[in-house]
Amino acid sequence: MRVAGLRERKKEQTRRRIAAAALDLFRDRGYDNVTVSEIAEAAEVAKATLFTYYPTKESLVLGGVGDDDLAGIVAARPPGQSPLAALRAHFTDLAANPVAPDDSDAPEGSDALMVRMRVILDSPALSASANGLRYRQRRELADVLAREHAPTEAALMAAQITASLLTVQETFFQRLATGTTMASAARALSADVDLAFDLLEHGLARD
Amino acid sequence: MRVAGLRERKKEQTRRRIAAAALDLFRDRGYDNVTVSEIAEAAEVAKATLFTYYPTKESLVLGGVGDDDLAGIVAARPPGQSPLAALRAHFTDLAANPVAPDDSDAPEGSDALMVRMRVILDSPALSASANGLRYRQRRELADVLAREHAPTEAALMAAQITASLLTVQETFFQRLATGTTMASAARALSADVDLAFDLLEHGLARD
DNA sequence: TACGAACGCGGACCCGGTCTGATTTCGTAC
DNA sequence: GTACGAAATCAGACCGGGTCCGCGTTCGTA
Repeated sequence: MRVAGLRERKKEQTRRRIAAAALDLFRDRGYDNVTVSEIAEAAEVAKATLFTYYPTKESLVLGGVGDDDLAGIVAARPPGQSPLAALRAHFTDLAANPVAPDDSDAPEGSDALMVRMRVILDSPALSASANGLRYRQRRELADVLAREHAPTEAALMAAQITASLLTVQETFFQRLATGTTMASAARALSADVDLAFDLLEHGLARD
Repeated sequence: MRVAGLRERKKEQTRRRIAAAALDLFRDRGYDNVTVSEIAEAAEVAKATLFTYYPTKESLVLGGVGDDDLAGIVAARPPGQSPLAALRAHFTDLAANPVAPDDSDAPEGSDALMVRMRVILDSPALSASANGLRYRQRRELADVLAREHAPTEAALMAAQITASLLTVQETFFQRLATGTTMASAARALSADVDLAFDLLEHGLARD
């Protein structure tokens, strides 16, 4: 039968209670001025329990950032299409639709997203490690690209691509965090994606 | 008349003792399996003293990585030269000469450098945070590029450039770590610098 | 209804990093 | 050469993130 399972419902509930408590505290006092123990206390769970739901403090706010499977997209592209074209198509699509990656995780209204962005951008440490999250992604992409390019070239391509996408995402975050409406931020996002891929394809010199 | 100063000689000595102890332990047991207290003990200093010489455990092995002042190079370039050309010139020069940034820090023979590379590449956490070190650099470069480009474009350019340089450096490290001789690694480095800037200038599509 | 598995618990523990206040060691002025 | 101030070092307490462990509790199921 397995409609939902009380057990799993409770887990989901706890997970959200933790995320909500964390976000509240972060918003009010800043990421660095909140301890994990406080979050656990506010969410009414033990610290150890918190860490069974979220592997690190960072993941409480960064959860799901940088989860696109670039390597997969490139590997699965239709024959004849260039890697760059495949990625462009993917992200153009993504930019056209509302923010997908968050549905699995957002307990509150869409302005919870905005709070998260603000928290991230407010803490340099957090921004930097959002950056670091892309590291694995980059390596995977480089591996796939190495199937059709020299290794060093593949590594360079992967680096440029992931760096560009990260920047586009950051720019989008910044717009959201500074209060731009979602609709207009989304429009700007499409333009940014185009710009990013144009630069990637044709180089910085041309203009 | 202040030839060297006993005090400063001792400091330098201590600093090297710490670095050497750390490197030894890292080489033998891996970065993650060595405790800061152990390093301090091996170097015969108090933990607190260690931290007056090196701000973090990471800095013991990453010290001086990513210290090039990209923004400064671009800002100080001769009039009429493009930012990319200025950077290319700088790094072409750098690649032509022996490894400069290490002279201030290398206690042992040049194979200490090799050990460091191996330690870094052996620990994913370290590699990732070497990555993160570039973060500030990127922002600074973006700021100076924004003086002649639209902000988003400047951010994208800076991202691509720093990512490429990081990759070149990583590739160089990898060659050193895998035993390539310094001379031949240096030659490959020059080629990589050229390749990186060619891709940056003309794009990934062209080939 | 009873039992095993999953879940959650508090609390001890580890590690990186900071702080404190006392103690030593050097440079220098007399 | 002695005495004094500054710099370096020290041991150890402390903090926060994160792991581990042994014990209870709660749910699913037979």
